[in-house]
Order: sequence, then C-alpha cells, then structure tokens
Amino acid sequence: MIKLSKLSDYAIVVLSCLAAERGQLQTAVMLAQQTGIPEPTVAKVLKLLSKKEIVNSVRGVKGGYSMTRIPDQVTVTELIEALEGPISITSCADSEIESDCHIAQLCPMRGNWNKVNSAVKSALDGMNLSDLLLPVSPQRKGGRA
Amino acid sequence: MIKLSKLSDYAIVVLSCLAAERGQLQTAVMLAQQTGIPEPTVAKVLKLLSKKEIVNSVRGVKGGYSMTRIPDQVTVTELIEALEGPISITSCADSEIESDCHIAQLCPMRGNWNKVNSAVKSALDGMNLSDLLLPVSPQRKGGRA
DNA sequence: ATAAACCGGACTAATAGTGTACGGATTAAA
DNA sequence: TTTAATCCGTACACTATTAGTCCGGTTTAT
Repeated sequence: MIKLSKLSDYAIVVLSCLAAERGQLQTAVMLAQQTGIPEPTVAKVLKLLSKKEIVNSVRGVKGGYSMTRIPDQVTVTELIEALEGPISITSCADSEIESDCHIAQLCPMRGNWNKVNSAVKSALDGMNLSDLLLPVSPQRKGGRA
Repeated sequence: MIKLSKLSDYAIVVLSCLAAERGQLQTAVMLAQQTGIPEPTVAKVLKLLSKKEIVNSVRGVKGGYSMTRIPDQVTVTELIEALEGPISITSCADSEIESDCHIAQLCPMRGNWNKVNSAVKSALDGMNLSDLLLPVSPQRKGGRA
C-alpha cells in the first residue's frame, strides 16, 4: 500500500499547533489537549521530531517544545524520515541487509528499486511542511475553532 | 518506512523471466523453479498481475502466463497498484474512509497528504518496468547464470 | 475421461505497528 | 535543598497487516 504510519499524520497535527505559536514553548500535555491525540502518543511524536531537530525541547519545570525552523524550512522527506525511518521502498533497496535475500541467485533487479526510491525521495524533497498545513485560521490554545 | 511488501519485489523477478521469453507461455511452476520463489507465492503474484492485465493467463493443459505488453508499456504505478492496492500515503489520504478520524475536530491537514500522494504517484508514473529490469544477460529456462 | 494448469477464496503463523506505562534525569521555584 | 514539572528512554501488551500456504473448483488438450 505504500503507506506510512499514523505517527506522521499526528506529527503534522502537532506541528501545526507548534507552528501557530512560533517561539513559544508548549508542553506535551498542552499539545495533547489541543489536538485530541493521547498524551503518550504526542510525547512519542515530539521525541522523534526532536531527535531530528525539527523541534527543540527544553527540560525542567518551565520546559516544553518549540519549532526550530519555519515550516518552509522543513522538507517532507525530513519529516517522514524522522517518524518512519529512512525512506526505502523495499527491504532490499536499502543497502544495509543484502544477505538474507535467498532468491539472490536470480534476482535481476538487485538495487533497481533504488531508482524508484530516489524518484520518490526527490518528489518528497520538493515539498515542505507548509505545503501540508492548510491555510486554516490560526488556532489558539484552549480556544475553539 | 514507506515501504511496499515483498510481493512487488517478487513480481519484478517473475516479470523479468516472463519478459525474457516474450510471447511464450510459462507456467507458474516453471517460473517458481527459475526464480527460487516458492510456487504458491509465484501463483499469487501472477494472479494479481493478471487481474490488472499486466500478464495474460491461459488455462488448461497447455496453459501458462505471458506478458500482455512490452516492459516499456508498464508503469511502476500500475505495477505497484496491482500488488499493493491503490497508492495512498496515509489512510486518511484516500478519500474512502473519512469517518473514523477521531481527531478530525482539529485535524488541520485533512486531505493535504494528497499533495504528497500525487507527487509520489507522478514520480512513479514516470517510470516503467524496463527501468527496473537490469541490463542482465537473458536467462534461459533451466539454465544457470 | 483424464490430467495439466489456472481461479478464487480462506486460513495460519509471523511480523510490524499502535498505544501505553514506568523509572530516570533535568531544572525552575519555593 | 527540596519539590514538582517536564522531558528522556526503554520496554511491554494489543492489534492489524503481511507472508505464505492450501484446498476445492474450472478450463482445456490429449
């Protein structure tokens, strides 16, 4: 199905909240309330995003998260790789594990999915987070749409 | 991970055998032997491919499979959709099920993955089966590389 | 009639993904 | 210095998807 997990979906929602209040720190709990996504899940998403430095985390009592960049500066590739791991169409395609391919003796395309892979990747590189955020009225914390 | 299942992988392998003997009918058993992929799985792949008319099936004693077109005429999109179903990046993205999105009240990107989706899809539309087949020496049935 | 070959669906086991919980580390403030 | 808020990391149970197989049915050349 070529689909990615829900985490990426959640990430967009969470990031849109963060983007609406750029510069402000927001806690995982706040973001969970705003989005309706369960807190532990929000925390998970944020963790992944901070690992790739898409969001910045501040620990301690007045801590929270904020975006490190404006949405234009975040490519969809980055986003997806943060949440789903490296973009690879097949398990063979990524050149990590080549050993357990028991049909290798005849496999005539070994590595050819890579072409597809790069095609997809460059399509994704051409898009950024702001392409994904709807031109929606900015939501404020605690407010209702 | 954005990855597709092994079936697509197998499909390429099987199709390359078929492509090497264009016009000739080959049975599922023969293809299984050539590729090293287990017979029932080959049958499954072939079934999927014939449903989308990428291969042609002939029933009965002297039956078998052959390609309906030359590899250039088979887009990667077609191929993937035959084996994995419609290309959709997220479950929301495809406009079938919009109801079970419990975070819909705030979901600000509803439908925006579609942009990503089309980007991927058009990247895939631009490639065809012959891009995936290595310029490998034509393999003959029963022969060894 | 028989046997070769595909058709369609259903079934089981394995794998991956989803969501949650828990103990630990860090830091502002009392 | 103690406390509480907050992020960090790992591990775990539950669920859904995928992989691979099997079986009974249909078609057709001999």
